[in-house]
Amino acid sequence: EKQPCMPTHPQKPLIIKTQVQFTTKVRLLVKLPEVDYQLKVKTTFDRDPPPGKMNRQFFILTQNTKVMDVEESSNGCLSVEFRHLQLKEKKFNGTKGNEGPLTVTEELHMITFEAQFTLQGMPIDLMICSLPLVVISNVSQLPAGWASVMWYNLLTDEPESMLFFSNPPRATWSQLSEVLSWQFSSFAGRGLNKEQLSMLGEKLLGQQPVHNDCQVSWSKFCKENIPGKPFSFWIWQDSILDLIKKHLLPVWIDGNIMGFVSKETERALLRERESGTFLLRFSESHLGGITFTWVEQADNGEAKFISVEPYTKNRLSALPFADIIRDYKVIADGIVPENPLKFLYPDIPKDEAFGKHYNSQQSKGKIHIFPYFPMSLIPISTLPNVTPLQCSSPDPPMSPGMFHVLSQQLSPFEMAAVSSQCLDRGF
Amino acid sequence: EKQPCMPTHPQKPLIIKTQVQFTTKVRLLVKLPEVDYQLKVKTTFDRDPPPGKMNRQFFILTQNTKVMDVEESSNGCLSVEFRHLQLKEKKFNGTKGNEGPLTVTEELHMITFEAQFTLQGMPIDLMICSLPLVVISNVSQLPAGWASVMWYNLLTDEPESMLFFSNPPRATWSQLSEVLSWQFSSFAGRGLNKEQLSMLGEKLLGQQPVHNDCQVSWSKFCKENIPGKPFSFWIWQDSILDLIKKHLLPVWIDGNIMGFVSKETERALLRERESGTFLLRFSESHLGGITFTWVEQADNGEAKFISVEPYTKNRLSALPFADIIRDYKVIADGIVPENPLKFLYPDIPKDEAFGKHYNSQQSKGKIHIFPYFPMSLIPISTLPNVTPLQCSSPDPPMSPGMFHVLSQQLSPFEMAAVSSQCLDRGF
DNA sequence: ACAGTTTCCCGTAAATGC
DNA sequence: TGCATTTACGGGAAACTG
Repeated sequence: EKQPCMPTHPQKPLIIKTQVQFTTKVRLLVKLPEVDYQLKVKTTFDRDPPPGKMNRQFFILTQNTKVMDVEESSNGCLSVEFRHLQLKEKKFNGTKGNEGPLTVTEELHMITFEAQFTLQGMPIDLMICSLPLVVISNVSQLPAGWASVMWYNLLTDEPESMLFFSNPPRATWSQLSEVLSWQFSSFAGRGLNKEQLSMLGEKLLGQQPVHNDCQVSWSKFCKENIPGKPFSFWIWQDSILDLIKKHLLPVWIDGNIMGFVSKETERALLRERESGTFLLRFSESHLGGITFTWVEQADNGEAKFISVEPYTKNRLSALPFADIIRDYKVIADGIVPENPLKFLYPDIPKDEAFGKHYNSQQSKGKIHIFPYFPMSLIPISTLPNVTPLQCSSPDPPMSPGMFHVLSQQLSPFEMAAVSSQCLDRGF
Repeated sequence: EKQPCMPTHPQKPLIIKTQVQFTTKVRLLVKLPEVDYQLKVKTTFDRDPPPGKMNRQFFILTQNTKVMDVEESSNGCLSVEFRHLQLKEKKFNGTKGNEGPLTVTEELHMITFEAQFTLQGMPIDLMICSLPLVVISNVSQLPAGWASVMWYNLLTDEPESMLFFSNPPRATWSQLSEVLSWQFSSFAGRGLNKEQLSMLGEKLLGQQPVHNDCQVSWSKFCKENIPGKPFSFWIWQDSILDLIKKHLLPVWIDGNIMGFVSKETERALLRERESGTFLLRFSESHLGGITFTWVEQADNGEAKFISVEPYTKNRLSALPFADIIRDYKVIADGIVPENPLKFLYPDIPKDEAFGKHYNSQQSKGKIHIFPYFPMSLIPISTLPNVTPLQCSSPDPPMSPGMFHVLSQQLSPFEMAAVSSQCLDRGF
């Protein structure tokens, strides 16, 4: 019914947006014997900016010192949580010698925690820093920022410089495909299967055969546009993940969206299938679009493949995708409208695949809210006549594997879960 | 195509939202002979709070003094414009003795401008204040705030107390109907005609005959809910104005929306009309809804009146209203879908009335964005069988009059146009 | 508990900086 | 001038607060 602004920006740790509050937490892992006095922790942002390149620098606007307290949930160790922190940029009147083509989302920042105490008369300084953070000023920068966080954590074992992206290492396709699948599994409840990943690999690496040890550069992954398109590979796939999260979640989780499949493969798959067999594919030409393609076997043995103009989030918020599939009709002028979608590839009856996600609407329930006629929207294609394309060879689908979360093992000390919501850190 | 967040909150002067910048301007109407030195103006918010009741108080966060300058556009008089002003609430640790049931949108505030200069050795103080202002913290308070501004300016001749709404005067229906029409004329390009106003009058005053000198209380106008409804009269009509501004503007301006018409009158009008005659009516039960009702003359001489479930902004942003009228179909099960809308009351062929607002879409233009089928949405009602209602007696429509802007004459000195955008004031 | 009010913050648009 | 980045702020929802 209504779907204006769904919950966005879920757990994307290590990205902080200016003007938006964030939270951070430090835990003292070592138990200090005789600390009955107040242990004060100070939080500093960009305490030790990297030498050379002069990036943006931020500071914490709000109160940045607090006393540690015994943590209840855990086994009584000390911890402190800073809430409602906010960042503001330090303004330099001097030259902002921004050499190097680092974008703001490639800039790495850091939070430093400091504390002092006296042990047996000896003053001891504690200090620890967070994993590198990315600071953005608008959610439009979130995808790029998240790519940086992932690339860093994927490819760093030892603490790297804040200048990581001055010369970022390459990733192997093996590493990358795991991350890509993990993304979908983690944010949309279902990862990517071999076929989907292989399509993505070809898209990223070009026509060359895709091996696990193919190298992918940071630039190719996230900075360069896909040839002939006005967006990069990462932005493209992220727009799709977003579309899934907002409009396709249950259908995606059911595994009924093949999605990442080239037009060639699509045709090869549908070629020999019964008329009305269709599959769902993400648009490669526009951000965040999904279309369906069905096959019609003509009497002369030739197969026609027909795709509908991709649905974007605007369209899908007017009408849920499952309902579109249920109600879709083609009106070839004068002829009685008909729904050409019959079987989800390979041969699952449409209602069996999507039935449970149909919205009640029309033919069910509240038919008679007297005195009004109910109203619903029907997706149709009106057309005078159409031309088809052709085919190649088939290929079966496969179930996706489960992938484990990556980011956890990459930090020294205890894991730093940082986000606009929470940054958690242990000494 | 896309219609996510249209330009909202247009010129509603005298309402200031916290956290949002506003602008104010003062002009020195008197020409000072020998003022070649800097004439500094200071702006203060809530400088002299009313005694007694302890309301919220605000202050100007940003710089509040500025030097007057010769105005270019005007004939060289001095003026100064404060931009990027922002309000913050003064917090009192003491008791906020909020006696009296004044809501925040009934609280009146004021900006004071002060300047000093020396004329022939004599120090002279200038001071002037703005018209009363309403301070809100969220756009959701804008309609209520705007009602206050209008009520005040409608009913005040001499500078009234800031406590105006402690005991607000009544308005006559004559005054009120003029304001209501002015609203529509000013924000939606077309005012209200006699019939529309008379329906509104009945709604506001109950069944009693509506005369120009009927009295309407502030409470009835804006605070009490309409009997049986969870919203007040003002909120209801404002939701409709908003719907028009965002989704019905051209159709409204053309005068093809009767809109404010009771169900009884509606039926009386349609009773004797040809089958397929319809009119457009705003929902009285839900905020911001519009429906169409058409008549079907049965063979036995009985008229059926059928209304569609009201369209709200969510629906209308999926499909423009004119297209809904063009494409609307009823599918009474099994029967070939048909558009029951033929003539706009009294007898204007549908396409003649709405044709120029049809969206190109489907049957025109970009039919073949190969390789995709174009897609569009069709509004339909699916139903098994329906029951009609009945009728009373006819009543012709009438063209709306032009109404002049109210707010201009109400201030002493030069008009104070205040808004989140601009507050303009003369000494 | 609850209603009136404010704060939070995404997402689009506009403004700004370089 | 164009692109990168930030700011502005409407609108929905959550948080606050008496």
